[in-house]
Amino acid sequence: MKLREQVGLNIRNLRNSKGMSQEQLALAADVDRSYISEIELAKNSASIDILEQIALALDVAPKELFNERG
Amino acid sequence: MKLREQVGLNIRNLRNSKGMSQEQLALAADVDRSYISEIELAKNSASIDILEQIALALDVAPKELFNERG
DNA sequence: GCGTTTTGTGGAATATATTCCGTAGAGTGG
DNA sequence: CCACTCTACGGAATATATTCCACAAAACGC
Repeated sequence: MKLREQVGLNIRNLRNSKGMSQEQLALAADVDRSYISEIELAKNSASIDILEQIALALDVAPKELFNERG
Repeated sequence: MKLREQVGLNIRNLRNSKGMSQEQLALAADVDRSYISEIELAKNSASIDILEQIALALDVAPKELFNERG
């Protein structure tokens, strides 16, 4: 499994576990709503800066986005 | 400290601890040598795919690149 | 000091990320 | 059924990453 797929799953799981919609996460992380969808589906290779913003919005340490077999 | 700065430091430390030059890492990770330099110096915001390749070349789990206060 | 290796940095070209806006489909509750 | 929320997806525009090549500066051993 590619890393970006794992990261996408982790973001989706964390977001759902916090009861947030993609739009709420997008707002909190200051990234585009449709782009959150693409990241979760691993349709692109997001950058460190974007991942940092998402981790902050999800209130988790950035490294948690990279947990394997999540 | 910005996440990309922490990642840059971690990559540099891991690379040095394995006695690799930037060029050796660049070859092993299949990314441009000068780009390795820029990543270590946090001059850009590298993508997941690139970081995955670098982690693989350094023989560490990707999440180790995101350890804080490294 | 000299040669070698390593690293930082530059510009230019290309690829890709990221935004923005709009639309369609699925699911939910009234 | 209707209104609403959520998500996937489209194209176009812009920003940025990534490559490639070349050069200069620093570090290192001899």
